[in-house]
Amino acid sequence: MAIDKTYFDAMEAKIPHGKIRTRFAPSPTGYMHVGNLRTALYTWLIARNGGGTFILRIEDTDQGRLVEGATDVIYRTMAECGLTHDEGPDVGGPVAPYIQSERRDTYGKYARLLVELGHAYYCFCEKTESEEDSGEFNRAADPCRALTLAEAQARVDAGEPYVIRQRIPETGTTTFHDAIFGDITVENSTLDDQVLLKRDGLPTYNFANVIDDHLMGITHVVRGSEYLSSAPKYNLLYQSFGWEVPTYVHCSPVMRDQHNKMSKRHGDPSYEDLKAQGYLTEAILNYVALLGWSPRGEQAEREVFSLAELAEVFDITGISKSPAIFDIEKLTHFNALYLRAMTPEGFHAVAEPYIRQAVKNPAIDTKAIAALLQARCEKLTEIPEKVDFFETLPPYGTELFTNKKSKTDSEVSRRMLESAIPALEEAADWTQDAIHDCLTGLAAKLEVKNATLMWPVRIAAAGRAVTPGGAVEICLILGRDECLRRLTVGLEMLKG
RNA sequence: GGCGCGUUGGUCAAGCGGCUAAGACACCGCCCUUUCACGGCGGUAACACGGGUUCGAUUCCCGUACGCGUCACCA
Repeated sequence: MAIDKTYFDAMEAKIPHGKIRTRFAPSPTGYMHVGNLRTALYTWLIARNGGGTFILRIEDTDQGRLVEGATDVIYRTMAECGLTHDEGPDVGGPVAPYIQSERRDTYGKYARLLVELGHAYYCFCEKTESEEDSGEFNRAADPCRALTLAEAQARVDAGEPYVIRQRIPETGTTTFHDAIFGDITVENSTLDDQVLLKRDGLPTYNFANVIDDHLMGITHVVRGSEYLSSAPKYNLLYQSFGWEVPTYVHCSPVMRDQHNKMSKRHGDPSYEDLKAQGYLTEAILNYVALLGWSPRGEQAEREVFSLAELAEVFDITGISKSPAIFDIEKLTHFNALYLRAMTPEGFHAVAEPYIRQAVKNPAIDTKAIAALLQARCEKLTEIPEKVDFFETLPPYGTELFTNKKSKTDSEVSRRMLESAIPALEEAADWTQDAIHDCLTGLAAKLEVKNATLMWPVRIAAAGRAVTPGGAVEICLILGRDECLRRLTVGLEMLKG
């Protein structure tokens, strides 16, 4: 069987050259965990930083693990994060298709080309379980390795099932270069003749990756450091074909703790989970970027970066070699930073649905509540519990009226409320200033410090020791009638 | 177990032969203040260990320990 050289020439002719080309190549298993997101981010940043092209490729060679709707999660997450791709299954491109299951024929052709070249061979063995468990491989023990091409071809033609294995040199060493880890050398004798083409005719990840990365003109291969061990075999593959080896960028994993990677199994949050927990996309991206990468030199102390700013300053040399533990508290800090940096209108827009979860009363001004909340909340999901007292006065005990710093106790509070209620009834307006002047004026008249008056008013108005905003703001939002009603309730309790 | 990689405070990290070893989160204290926050100021806390190389090692080399990865017809 002669090699159809025109096919390979045609494939080569389509490969774009000259610019940086990177690819994010997820398996559609239905879960975009933080480590995945970070890999996508770094890959995107390398492309954008170099004015290059970013490609999305779907790796679905394992038919058994496909999850329905998983590709949609990927598309949605990438789009929400602003990690736009220039080529991919949905937008096409010069080296389509971008879904591996649609490239099946290509892998087969290249695998057989490699056989012709002598760097791979047909293998008809069925491994027993004990062989697999032993972890020991012995090239000499595989009779297929010694078969002549003609012998093997005859068995293939006879319909015997087979896989195609890579023929690793028995001796010597292989050295590859990684942009983060530097040069790594291994003995070829420690490498096994890995399967390239599976019995079902589909390629293994290891093979499909090399073929696609080459055929798609990928210049920077970004992936997790778990592939560091197989990188020598990839190198050998590139060499066997006579192809240029791309720049490898192996990233260390994102950990949940000292011993475990972030994973669905441990219930670690995916991007969507974090969104549902009240985190902003911008904050997530900013934090994730810093998990394993940091700016060097001049910018070393800087932590806050928009996606566009990251694209500007991102540099492979800033990527860390060691694993990073995901710290939800630091993410929360970033989220608070982003929340506070929003315009009041912007914050109100994202906060309103959460406020409305607890406050149904249409008479209550959510903008005023949002204004109080903006500096006091770290996650959107904590909003409802902070503001529910605006809806209904929660039950509370009179001990809340006692506060040392404000010099209040039940007796003092009773007197304060007795004075405050008529004063507020008579206030000229129900505005921030009017209420403020009314109460501070009253405090002066009673010859007590502001806090002594404000404390009981706030407690009676809210029924809570801790509230967003002070007495004046809360009274204002409640409205005069509801405010006076609550102060009266408080006064009755103190009298009781 | 073989092979590979890694190791600066609790966490993320800067450092790339000479520094009082940055900064951030968290934590603690003070100030501000109408509670809680925000903000401001300050504090506790680190170079895994042992050998070299060097006038001098966090930084370079070699071991040890610990950790991680990999050794699938999974990716």
